[in-house]
Amino acid sequence: MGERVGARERIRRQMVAEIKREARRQLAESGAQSLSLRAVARETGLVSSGVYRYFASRDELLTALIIDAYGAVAERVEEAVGARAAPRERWRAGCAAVRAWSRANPHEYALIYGSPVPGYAAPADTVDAAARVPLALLSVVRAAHEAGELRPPDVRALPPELAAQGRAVAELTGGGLPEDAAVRVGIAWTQLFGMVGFELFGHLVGSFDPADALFDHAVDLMADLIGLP
Amino acid sequence: MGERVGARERIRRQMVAEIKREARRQLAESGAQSLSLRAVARETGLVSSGVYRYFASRDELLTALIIDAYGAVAERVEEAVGARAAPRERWRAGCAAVRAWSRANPHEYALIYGSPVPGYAAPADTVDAAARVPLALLSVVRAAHEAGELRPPDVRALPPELAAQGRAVAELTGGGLPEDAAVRVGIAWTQLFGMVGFELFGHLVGSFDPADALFDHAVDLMADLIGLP
DNA sequence: CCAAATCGAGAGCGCCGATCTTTTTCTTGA
DNA sequence: TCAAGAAAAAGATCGGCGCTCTCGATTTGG
Repeated sequence: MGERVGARERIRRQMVAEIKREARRQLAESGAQSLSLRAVARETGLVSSGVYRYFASRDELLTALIIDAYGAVAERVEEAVGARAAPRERWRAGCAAVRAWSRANPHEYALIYGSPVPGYAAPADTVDAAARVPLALLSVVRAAHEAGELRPPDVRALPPELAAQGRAVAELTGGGLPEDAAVRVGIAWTQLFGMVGFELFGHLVGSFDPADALFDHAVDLMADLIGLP
Repeated sequence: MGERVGARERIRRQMVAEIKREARRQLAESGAQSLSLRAVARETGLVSSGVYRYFASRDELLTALIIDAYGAVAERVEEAVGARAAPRERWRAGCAAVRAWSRANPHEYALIYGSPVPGYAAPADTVDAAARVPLALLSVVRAAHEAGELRPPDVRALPPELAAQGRAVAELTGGGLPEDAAVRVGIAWTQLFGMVGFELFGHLVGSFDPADALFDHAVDLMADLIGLP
């Protein structure tokens, strides 16, 4: 499918890209709160109503930025996790990638992991993009499991409902992962983002600030919890 | 210090309370985004500029709501944790109180644990209020430790920096708590809020939704991690 | 009792998101 | 080639927002 595009369509895509670029710039500078279509229009040489030819509303523009942000962090994590290395090293690299991207792009982090901005919409497009990070983490654990190297500590029995959810999550990775491991990855996943969010939003200021040491330690404890070698 | 207050001061405090009440109502209804001073003014029978006699800016009003929200969740957690019960039961109750309050007041949760709203200020007033929840959790672990019942699993050595931070945190509870335990509480704390935040903001929709089972399991795993009996 | 402080009210500023109409520009098929 | 039609740009306009300033009315405390 060569996707024939005329000159007009090409210009249109450029315009969309330029609007998003400028919006991303303003986002990085002062957050989603103060991102205004009018300012974007001014900066891109459009009249204020012109932006609406490309994005039906401010929320739609923000949604586009959200999807891009999910993609950006996922890309970093997938790259970090893809290295040929021991499972625990890959796990550490994935977690470190999350933190590094978040610290480098705090406003984009806030956009996707902070409070949902409008009444929150979460269109289906964002779901797939959002799933890539946890899937990358799961893939590390799955590889360790397939190599027969997964050694979870004393296992707690799962209630049936949680076991079912764990099984469903495990199947997202292609199957083969024990339910319990999937559940523990879920817990480590929430721990990771809870910690990164707390760091970014200043909740660690009186206690674990700077958070470098806490982060590394937590990542290792979670790897222990999962049973990564 | 009897705090003599004249009639005028009394009326003023009533006015402040009424403004906050209406603001809280709007917050609960549609989030911090769409909380407007003008709407609050309309609803309280004031002219729009009148609110500024009581709050210098929208941010100042939001800050007042933030402090109140921290206080509200802390109250619930302290009450839950204060029960005369086994350490693990107290731990569970504290965590459950966090989740229950958060689900009952999602917009207030977003206000204090979501993306910082303005450029974020975090005035000193909020810090003390924010510390009460982690302190309540720490107190449970400290009680278990003092009863000689804390049995942490295989301990990982702490790097010096993290040990120092853990010691400082432990001292906030009055001392006596091992550094390692304080650090683990910190990790469990971030896990707890990461999980609750993910649940509220829809990040668990495709996987661990509903989150009840995951929550209970995670709370117990974190209690294990800390070594609570 | 009166000066000072406080208050409610109102007008106004500049910004915002969004909609509508009009004009210009570009594309394309007869 | 050129006119019809689609797309883009421009401009005016609407209601709402945060915030500031001024001006009488009211209350307070010395």
